Amino acid sequence: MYFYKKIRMSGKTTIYDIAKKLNITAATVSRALNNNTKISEATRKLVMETASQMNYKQNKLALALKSGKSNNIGVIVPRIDSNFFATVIRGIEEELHPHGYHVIICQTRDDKNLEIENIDALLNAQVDGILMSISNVSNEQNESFNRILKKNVPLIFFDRKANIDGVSTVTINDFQGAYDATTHLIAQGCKRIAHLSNNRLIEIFRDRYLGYKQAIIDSGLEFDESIVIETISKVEEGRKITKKLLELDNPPDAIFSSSDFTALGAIQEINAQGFKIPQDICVAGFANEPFTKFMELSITSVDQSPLEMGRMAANVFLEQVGGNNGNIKIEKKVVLNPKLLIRESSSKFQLQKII
Amino acid sequence: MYFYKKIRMSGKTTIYDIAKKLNITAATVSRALNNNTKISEATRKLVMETASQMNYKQNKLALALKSGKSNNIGVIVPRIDSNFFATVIRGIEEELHPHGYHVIICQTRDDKNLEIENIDALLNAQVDGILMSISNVSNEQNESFNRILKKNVPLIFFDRKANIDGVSTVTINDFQGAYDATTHLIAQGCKRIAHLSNNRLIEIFRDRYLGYKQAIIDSGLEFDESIVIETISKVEEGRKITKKLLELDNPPDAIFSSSDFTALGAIQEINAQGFKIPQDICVAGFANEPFTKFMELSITSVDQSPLEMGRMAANVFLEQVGGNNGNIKIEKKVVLNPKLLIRESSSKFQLQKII
DNA sequence: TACTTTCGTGTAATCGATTACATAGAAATT
DNA sequence: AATTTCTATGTAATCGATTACACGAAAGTA
Repeated sequence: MYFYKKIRMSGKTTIYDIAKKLNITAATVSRALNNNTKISEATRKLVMETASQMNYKQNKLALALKSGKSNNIGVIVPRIDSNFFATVIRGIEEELHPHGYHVIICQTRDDKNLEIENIDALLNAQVDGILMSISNVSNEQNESFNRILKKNVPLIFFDRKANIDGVSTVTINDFQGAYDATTHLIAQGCKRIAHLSNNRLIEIFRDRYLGYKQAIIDSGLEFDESIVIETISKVEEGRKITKKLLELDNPPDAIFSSSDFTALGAIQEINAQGFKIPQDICVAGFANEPFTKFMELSITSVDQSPLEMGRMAANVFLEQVGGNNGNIKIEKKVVLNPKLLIRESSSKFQLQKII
Repeated sequence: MYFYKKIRMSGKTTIYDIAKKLNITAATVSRALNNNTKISEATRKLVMETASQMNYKQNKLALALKSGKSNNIGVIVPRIDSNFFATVIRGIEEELHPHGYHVIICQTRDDKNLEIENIDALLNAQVDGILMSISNVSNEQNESFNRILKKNVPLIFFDRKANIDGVSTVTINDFQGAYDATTHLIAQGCKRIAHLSNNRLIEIFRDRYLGYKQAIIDSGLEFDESIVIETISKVEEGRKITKKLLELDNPPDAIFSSSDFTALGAIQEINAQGFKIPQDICVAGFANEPFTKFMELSITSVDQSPLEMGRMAANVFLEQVGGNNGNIKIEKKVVLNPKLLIRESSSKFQLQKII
């Protein structure tokens, strides 16, 4: 008795309630609500009106179970409180919202186990697709990826990808971005360009390193592996490493960093040691973090179009489910072009003009 | 035939499949898997083993429909690509993940209709709770909020709240934060402090304004409404307004901004006009955006503990569903203390010491 | 031995929708 | 008038789980 009251009070009206009230069956109600098969105009109207009177709302969970489509997609990122990933997610959400999809977010915090756990949880929740940026590279996840594919759930990698057959990817051309940035530094007259790298088992960092290297080689400068240093994306780390670089007998006259944060650290240390930027040393970063353009000495960086990346990833997903005739696998590789944003930290010539 | 094959190939094993294989019923399988009622140790083991052999994964959708618990919660924010909201969401996700909840994110882009649409969509998706920061203040949404409450779905506001009976909120003490910042500026010797405000129909901005005002009054300084200017949170707007302020016959010697972005604009304009910060003019912002500490001239700001806010909001939700005996409504009002972070843009004394 | 518990499983309803198939009555055709 | 076709609706299965209730067999008690 109490239970009944509670149910009614929580305001759940089902098609059965409507059916009972109108002395028809739930099937008819369902059909009327869906403008589906031929239903007499009279009952359709009646059902529609009664439904809105009774404040009926379709239970998407029931629909999802029946149809096998949850209308949820999962997005897995290392962390959400990073400008880059947050913006990608914004792009995904904005693109998918009009199609009725909801975005479930998961963070891995670069933890391999959490990544696997999240994938499993999303699959159990019957998501219609998974869009992710991988955390690490190991073979343990491959099993998870295969589990996704075996279930015919579209899987799309963005930014940090694993190379797996049948999986679409949306990335930027990191090689080109690094190549452009390094070439720009060379054009400024820099002859000894150090590189603050990052874990090169991750493809994006390896590509940035390779782009940097190729630009040096193509320009005829000497490539010196000893001023390529692998670190993590923290301001403090950038400072520490730059300190060491400046202590060398033959210190660099430019720094190309694979992260804006280490670039900022470099700038802080260079300033602290009394060198002038960009006159003595030029600096360029990567990612176009918001702060790079806000600094009094704005920082040259490579824009990754995260919004565009999110939108593209969402579109690739939509294509995949749209033309889905069962077994047709669409494997799409989208590569966005990075944009080099030349700012004060590397603009010797413009600065001279201004002066 | 083909259909059957497809189903099998997509790897969905149900408890019925396990039951068939073992010549028992699905009920027994379900009980065995849940360690529920008394099941013979033999069959339990057998079921468990067969389940893992057949790669069985519980369909959470079916469970959700049956139990009425989707294990999804909805988070609605104006935008996700803002450091503040992204960090709050991180806090929510990290707190809820261990409890098996998934976070669905929705953006309103400050659009009232989108807010209503998102609420309805989340309710239809049968979320177990809604955590949100409201976009605007109008009475149209109140209907939506009531719809949530009528369904007994926990609703929790964070940061930007509406004042509704029975709804828990997690906010910071914006009044105090503004009061502290203003008091600090006064302690630096500033006598004429302008305030860059924002839409004061939104409570947080009204409170910041009131805190600022109270600090001025309490200190015995003259409160001048004409140097309180309402604007939007953009660097460019901050610049424009500051330009006008500096053109006054009686320009301010400090600016307290309700946003770090307008504070940055103010700093840019002050620098452009050749004034010195903090010697001539002190500046303080609000929100502790990452860039405020990265600037060469770091910006004094008020930290809002977004991570903590997200965690608290999640915990309030958990409490609400935890002790949920049906009709017991817990209305909790959590107010976090803001932290004033004094940095270079307002540190006259420390700077003098350094010099 | 006869009767009562207890234990392990099976039966079937339920959550809230959709939909293939069946069917009654009206309309159209011959 | 008899037959066929349409139309609108009902019946019942289904999606994949959980669970109240029923029941036979084994175990315990007198």
